[in-house]
Amino acid sequence: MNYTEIEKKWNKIWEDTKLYAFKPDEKRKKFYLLEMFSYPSGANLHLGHWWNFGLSDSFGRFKRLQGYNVFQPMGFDAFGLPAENYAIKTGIHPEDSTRHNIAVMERQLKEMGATFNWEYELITCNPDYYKWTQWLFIQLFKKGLAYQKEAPVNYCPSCNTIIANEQVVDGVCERCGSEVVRKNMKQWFFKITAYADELLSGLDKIDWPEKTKILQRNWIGKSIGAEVDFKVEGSDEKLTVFTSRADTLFGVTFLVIAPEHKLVSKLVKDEYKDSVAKYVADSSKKDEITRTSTTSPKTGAFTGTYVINPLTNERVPLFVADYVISTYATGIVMGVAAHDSRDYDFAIKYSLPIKQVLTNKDGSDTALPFCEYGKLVNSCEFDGMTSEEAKTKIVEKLEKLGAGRFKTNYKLRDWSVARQRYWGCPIPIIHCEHCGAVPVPEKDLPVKLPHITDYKPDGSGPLGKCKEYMQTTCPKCGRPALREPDTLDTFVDSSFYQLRFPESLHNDKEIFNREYVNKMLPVDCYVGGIEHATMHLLYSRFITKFLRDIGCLDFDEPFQRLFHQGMVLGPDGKKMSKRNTSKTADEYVREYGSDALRLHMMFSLKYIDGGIWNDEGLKHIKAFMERVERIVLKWHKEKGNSSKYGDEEKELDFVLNRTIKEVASNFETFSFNSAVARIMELVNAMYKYDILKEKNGELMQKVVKSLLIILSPCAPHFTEELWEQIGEEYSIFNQRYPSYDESKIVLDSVEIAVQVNSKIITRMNIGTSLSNEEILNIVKADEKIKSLLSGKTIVKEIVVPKRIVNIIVK
RNA sequence: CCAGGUGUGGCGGAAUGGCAGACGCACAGGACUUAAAAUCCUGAGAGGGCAACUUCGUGUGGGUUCAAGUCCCACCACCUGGACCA
Repeated sequence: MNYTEIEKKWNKIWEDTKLYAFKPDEKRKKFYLLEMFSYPSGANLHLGHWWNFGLSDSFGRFKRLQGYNVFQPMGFDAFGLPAENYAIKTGIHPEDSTRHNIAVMERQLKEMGATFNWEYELITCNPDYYKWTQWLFIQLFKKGLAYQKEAPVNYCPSCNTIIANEQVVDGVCERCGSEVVRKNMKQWFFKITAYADELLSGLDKIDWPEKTKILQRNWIGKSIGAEVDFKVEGSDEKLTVFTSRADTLFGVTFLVIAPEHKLVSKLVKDEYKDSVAKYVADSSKKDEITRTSTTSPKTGAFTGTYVINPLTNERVPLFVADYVISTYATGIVMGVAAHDSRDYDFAIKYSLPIKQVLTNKDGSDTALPFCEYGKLVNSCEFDGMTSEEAKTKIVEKLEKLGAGRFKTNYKLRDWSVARQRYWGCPIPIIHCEHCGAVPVPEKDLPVKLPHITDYKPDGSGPLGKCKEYMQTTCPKCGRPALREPDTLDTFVDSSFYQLRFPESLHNDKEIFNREYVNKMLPVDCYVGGIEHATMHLLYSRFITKFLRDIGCLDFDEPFQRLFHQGMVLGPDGKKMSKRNTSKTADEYVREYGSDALRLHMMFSLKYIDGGIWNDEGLKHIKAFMERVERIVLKWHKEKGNSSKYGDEEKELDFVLNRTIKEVASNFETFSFNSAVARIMELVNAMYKYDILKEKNGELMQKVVKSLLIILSPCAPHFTEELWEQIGEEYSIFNQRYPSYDESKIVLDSVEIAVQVNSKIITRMNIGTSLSNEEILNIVKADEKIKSLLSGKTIVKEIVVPKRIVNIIVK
């Protein structure tokens, strides 16, 4: 069989007959399978793409065989910095390079022969798509969830743009590697924090890897605690701290305020002004150069101010220190040197008192600093309480005094969505001197991205220089006004694409039809890398919940089930790149065929873990395919009508039924390597059976057909061709995954291990229908066992049917 | 530093707490062949023994259990995130 030729042949036939076209009105149960949006990078399809798309296509084919109406759309996340950076370098307009790259990737993906529903293709830089991105922005704006605020942002001086926290890696820009600096700018934000609690609790009802859920939980960072107000001595001002350890309130010996905190200048006493100012300046510089690390020594400066502990009325000093950050909670912290290691370090450095208010739960002494929960001491009426009790009781007392309250904080910050770049979705806002920020009326959407040629970034957004774009009139008052020059983070584009997909071509009236989106969503199986755990996957969940709240849809979570593929690595254990890859995917396809490439990937590595790419097995997987071809064609040639059913047939039937069962369950958990292994076993059993001996009848026909069907998701062209060659009707992908007969998998007898005192003594064939008691009787009758039992007392007898018998004697 | 993950033959990798190493590769042997390749079949964790057999074996050390690769605790190595979140 010439693999290259049959692949061409079937790709064409499949396309001509629209075999995989999605028919929405069918009665079959839908299965929405989605591979994470890809960015049109322009490079040739590499092995990583095959790994991602090829194997999830196999999964889709499997679900299709199971009778599902599989919806597996494809599209491109086409806006974004790389195209723009490329344009700045080469002068090729982002629009042109993006269109070109999409065309290249489309062609190659189609050559894979995958079952993607291209007829629903989405491209985020098309106005008929970003119209809805803008519409979404306006809905968020109307609900107060899209807002502007002056905020310290991560600014990349090389890309000349603000970047999200998530895109800062080790203090440098994820894309270009330049040092990121902190800068205050007026920014657009989405209020994702409004959904913090629900984003947290929603995790319990989705079938995602625990690992990913933990990442999201930590990122959201819910902390239940309290706020406590400290009066400033000699002033009406009070300082509010957030603490999760109200039980240590009696141990407070100082207060710390973040250097960037608004109140700092107001709080510093004259004689300390210079030293504090110097400290603040130093630490802001430090922020720009290196990120603070947990191991760096604590530094700070005294403000000269004292504050009053509301419970003890003690007077404690107020320090400025950069181990406290201004953006979390209140930006002010109470220093409990005895029970917090950071406060302890700080107290030691500045010779501050250390006051112990907790002991071990048994009342014994503790080491300093003791940061766990314990029992209260030196805390007046709270002495003797456990930390857990005191955390409630102390805050209740503070509430009575009007000096504190229960409070929950989150690490999650609002999502910064504005980018000072050209190649993105324009923000549909008009700034009017009289009316402020006014959303573009929905009937005027989309606000089209103008085709400009000067898109070099200068920090203010290239669109700002385009007068025709910027100058407009206020929709409210009609006076001249300016458009918002920033564009949206591309994660906004991809936060709802999975919702838009089912109607991408058919609905220009609304973002999607409520009834239809409820029917097609959530995505049943979402496949993609774990690197998006705290970005795309969190943003999509937020946007889905928001759309639910404004009545656009009725479910809570966009992705019911999630799988992460591992990464295919180069021989050096690093990410695949041109440097460490000896051959391209195309070359392998030419040499071995796409089915062999796909099958090899499935078999040689675990999909969930990935690993180092090794092409050695390719020729062996090809040999396996030829082995399949030989036995199938041999059977076809010698086809007979024997209905013999003896022991040999029974054994073959056993393997067949077991294979059908196991392969299905392996597919379900993305254990493709095991699925292929089981299929190999079936082929081995077919060879062992030796079809030439006048035994070539009904059973073999069933075996051959089943084999081809269960192999078809892994080697689609190859099996379709063999299906045709044995005279079956087109197409194998319209067949049903074979059903299995559980009774065929149950053997009459099975070898079990017999242990005495947990040590294997012998193995025996035992009937599977026998009761535990009968099994024990047979086992005890065995000579070896009998001799070991004689003269001993049986303490315990364990029988695990079909596996093991263990007799414990004394 | 913190959190999470991973650790099984020469290699990729299998094992709902129940006979560790399925399946495949590499390896050895046999059949076929003048021969080789391909193909088909057989063997194989390591050590010891002519052999029946036996000892040791899932990163290390403990623990729970009749029984642990699997569960618990501590440690080591590697990978991935997060960085003082009060």
